[in-house]
Amino acid sequence: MGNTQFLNERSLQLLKSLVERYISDGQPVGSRVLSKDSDLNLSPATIRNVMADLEDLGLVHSPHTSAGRVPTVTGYRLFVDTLLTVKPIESKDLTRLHQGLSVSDDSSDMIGVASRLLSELTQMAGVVTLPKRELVCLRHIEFLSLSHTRVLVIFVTNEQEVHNKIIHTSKVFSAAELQQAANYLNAIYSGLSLDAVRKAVLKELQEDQEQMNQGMLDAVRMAQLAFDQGNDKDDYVLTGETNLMGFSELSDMDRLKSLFEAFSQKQGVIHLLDQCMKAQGVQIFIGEESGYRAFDHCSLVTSSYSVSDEVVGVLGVIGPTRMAYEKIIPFVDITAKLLGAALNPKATTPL
Amino acid sequence: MGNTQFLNERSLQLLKSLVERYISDGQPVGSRVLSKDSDLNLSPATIRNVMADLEDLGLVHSPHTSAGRVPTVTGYRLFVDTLLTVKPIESKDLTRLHQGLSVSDDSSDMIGVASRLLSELTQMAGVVTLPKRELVCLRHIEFLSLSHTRVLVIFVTNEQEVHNKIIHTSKVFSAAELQQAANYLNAIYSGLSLDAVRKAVLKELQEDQEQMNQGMLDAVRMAQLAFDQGNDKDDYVLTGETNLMGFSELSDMDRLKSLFEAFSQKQGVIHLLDQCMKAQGVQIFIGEESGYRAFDHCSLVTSSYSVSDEVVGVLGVIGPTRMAYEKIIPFVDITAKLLGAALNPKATTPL
DNA sequence: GCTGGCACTCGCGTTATTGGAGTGCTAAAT
DNA sequence: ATTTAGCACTCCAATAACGCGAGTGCCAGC
Repeated sequence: MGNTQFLNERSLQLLKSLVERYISDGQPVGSRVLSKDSDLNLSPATIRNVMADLEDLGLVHSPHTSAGRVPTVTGYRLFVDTLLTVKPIESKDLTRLHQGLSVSDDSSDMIGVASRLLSELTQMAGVVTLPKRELVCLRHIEFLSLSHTRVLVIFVTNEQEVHNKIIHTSKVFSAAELQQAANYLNAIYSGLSLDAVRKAVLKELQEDQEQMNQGMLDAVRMAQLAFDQGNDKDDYVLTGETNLMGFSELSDMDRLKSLFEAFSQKQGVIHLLDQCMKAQGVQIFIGEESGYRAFDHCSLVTSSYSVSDEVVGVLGVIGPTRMAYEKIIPFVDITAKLLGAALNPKATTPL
Repeated sequence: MGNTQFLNERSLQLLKSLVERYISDGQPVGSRVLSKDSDLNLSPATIRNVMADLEDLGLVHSPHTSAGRVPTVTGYRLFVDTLLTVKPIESKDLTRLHQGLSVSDDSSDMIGVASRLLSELTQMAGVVTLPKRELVCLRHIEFLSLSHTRVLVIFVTNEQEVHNKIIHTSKVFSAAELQQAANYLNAIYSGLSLDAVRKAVLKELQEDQEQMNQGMLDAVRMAQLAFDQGNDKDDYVLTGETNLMGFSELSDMDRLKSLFEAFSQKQGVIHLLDQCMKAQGVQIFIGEESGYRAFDHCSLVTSSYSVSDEVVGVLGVIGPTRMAYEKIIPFVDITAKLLGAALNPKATTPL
């Protein structure tokens, strides 16, 4: 594994051709095809020499002596980082995206639609995280008594999503009391992000208790229960998993099984996607880079999406390492932007 | 394919042994093993004669000349219908079920828990349909204005589940008007099943219009939109799909793929499960019996579950045709009963 | 430094070969 | 009439042998 700086233009050119060829064919590419493929006029023998160098640098790898070369993870990395020429998104795909992600009533539908579009148009798996709860604004809160001390909390957020949770209060409240509490909370917290509400509630309970009357105190205590930390179960919508079953790199049942298990455990995937949220724009994990065994033979192309300039979630495509990065990358990028735009709560008058 | 009535006791006994053996071993069973397995003391040669008869009747089948016999779908059917001796559920499984399905706050959690228990304890896939909306009682309805004529409808049902939908009204309502409408609807419809509400709403609009004031009319019209037919998207929770990837009968990638595609399309599965809801108690589809190609090599053991003596949903286990029916059947049965009991809305005082 | 040539390696698909498991049939035994 | 033992036969599955084609590495010459 030497320093890739030492590589001359020609070697890079050849690496690029090799990766492109391997991506389209799926078979180890030999010196002969590479000689015809690249427009530099070089004999197979010369190419073999270059290949030996690339192999020393750990950029390509031979499955066995008499096979062609296959890019390694590092090879792919170099390719996507510096060699890749992105292809503009196909216009029919673009129109599909536009018509699919036109602004609609229901924002939770939208997440599903986005995921389905990602998987359909790429023929791989599409994934979209639900907008991060903490970053989303509270629009309205409501309490409903169920029985005894069990109270159903319903709150609506910015993106017109409805969440609900059952809490146990310390005393029995009447419908009127609950109404009053909700009114109070709506008046002071509406418009703040859930995270901000959580902080404000804590502050009130610690500092401002003496200046509050009993009704206010009850209200804030209920809010505390409702916006409890454990509340925000991160989640995502994954579609088109079955598309992955066609790829030869996942034809091994054990691999496939662990991948699908990872999907249904959600834990690991969520963690991985969370990492992508920190970075603006498109982010790529190639093969083992993700650090999750189940993803060893997969790549993940993601982009965060934002609502009113605030990153709220991540979306992306999962496929075999051998995927058409030059098409997928711009595609994911644009889908993220369109989803963000579609989720933007325009023309929503205050309640 | 003759008449199975002609079968004598001994043949049935042998068929039973054969099925049991095949279920536990997974390999075609020959005359020799069957001779030792069954306690009737018969030589392999005799057994071979019987097998030839069973084959003529279409109950067993030979993969090729020099292999043992394997039960056909009809063979399995006869087995589960008349030969099978159910094994009592294991006590450790029973306790797991009890602790998992103890009455909890959140009934939508419960569905997930039930599904997970089914898949974990059977090592196959578990499926539970959400309680049928129409059969569930309305507890409370609430309107929230979003913008212009867009109104968010929130309603709580019997099982303490919260549903929501955005409707477009014909005119702009103030918060007070919405509150009033909700109060009116709660007063007259609360406690009725959603189906009954839908019918009542229609009736009111057709017959009793003249005796209603404008506010009442508005309320009922909104209710109509809210409980619109298209509203109830049936759905189910499926878990443990990955367990299915271990079975040899599903090691074929194409089969597996179409099965998983059926799972994610949901359509077919829903239809299949709906059929099971009509029948009380345990119902079984073996292999092609289901009529869905994707399920050709699977069996489905289901049972409907009821809340307060009313069938509201279905739950079951999906696995290879070669499954331990004698254990799965009582297991599914009991799980359905426990889920029904856990969902029973006891001690819920009216709102 | 590039190229042509050549020997070498390796994997893959085809074909033979063998062993074992299990059947169907027939003739004898019960 | 039913059951059983014996035997020839069939077929699969595993193994080995073989040839082919693709591709490499290296060397010598340009």
